[in-house]
Amino acid sequence: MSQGNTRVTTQLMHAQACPMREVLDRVAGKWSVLIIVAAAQGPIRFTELERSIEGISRRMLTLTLRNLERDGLLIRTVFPTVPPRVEYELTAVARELHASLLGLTDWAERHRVTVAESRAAYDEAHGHGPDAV
Amino acid sequence: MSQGNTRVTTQLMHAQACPMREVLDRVAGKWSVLIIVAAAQGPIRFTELERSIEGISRRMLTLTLRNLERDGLLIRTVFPTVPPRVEYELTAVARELHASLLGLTDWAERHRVTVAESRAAYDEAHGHGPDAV
DNA sequence: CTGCATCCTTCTTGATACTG
DNA sequence: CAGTATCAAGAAGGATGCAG
Repeated sequence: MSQGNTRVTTQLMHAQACPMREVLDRVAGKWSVLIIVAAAQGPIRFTELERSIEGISRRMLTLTLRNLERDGLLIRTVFPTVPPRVEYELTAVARELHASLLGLTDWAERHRVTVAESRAAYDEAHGHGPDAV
Repeated sequence: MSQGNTRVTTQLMHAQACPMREVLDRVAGKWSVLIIVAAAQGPIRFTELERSIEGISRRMLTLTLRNLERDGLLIRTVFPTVPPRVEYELTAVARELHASLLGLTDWAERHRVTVAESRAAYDEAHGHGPDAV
């Protein structure tokens, strides 16, 4: 039977899938990764983040920032000036994460067109509008 | 670093953030990435996926599979046997993605403990719960 | 400037049951 | 086995207003 290696590959799967869940659970929302990318060039202020990340609401920025800080990915520094000034900076761990993320942006740039065409072809083959039926 | 380079870093940010959005939009849900990992070792059947991915519902498996196929990340092969047999296989593009993903699982394994401790420390510093004690 | 609290809407997901 | 359809629940996210 060809099922002999099923058990082996299943274990391989879990070995990769479980740490992957960790990453996903931690960086799940739409914003976490974007914030990490935005903060990768150096310390950045709250308002700068708000402007950099198109479409984020103040609420989500705050929440996501807190989560990242809590996970030890971001360092929050408050300057006791007036008006208040707060800077966010990636930790060493987060910078490593960012380095890995670079591989993904790389992939995206290489295949952006490919994927878009695939999507179009698929829609073509299955009828332009799913709602046209 | 004065404010003079703010414009430059902002552009760097967008250069990375936008392709990143592509990735995120495509692989957003909890399941897409897990499926890619599960299919990385070779063609895999519907039911095998269902068993491999702890907690996924049949519905979400189907939906996510369709999206991945639509994006040209998965190839769906139907064997006209009875009972039906369908296999899913990663495309070349998806295998490249999986390679990049490996960098993330790597990061997760290296820092799993670090992050967990950070989380605990944070909770400690901010009181276990707003109303807990 | 930075950030929290509240309310409300939308999207995602899960449970379940049925079909080829 | 592989998939579809429907319904309901919950989480994620957005808008707004107020505060240190």
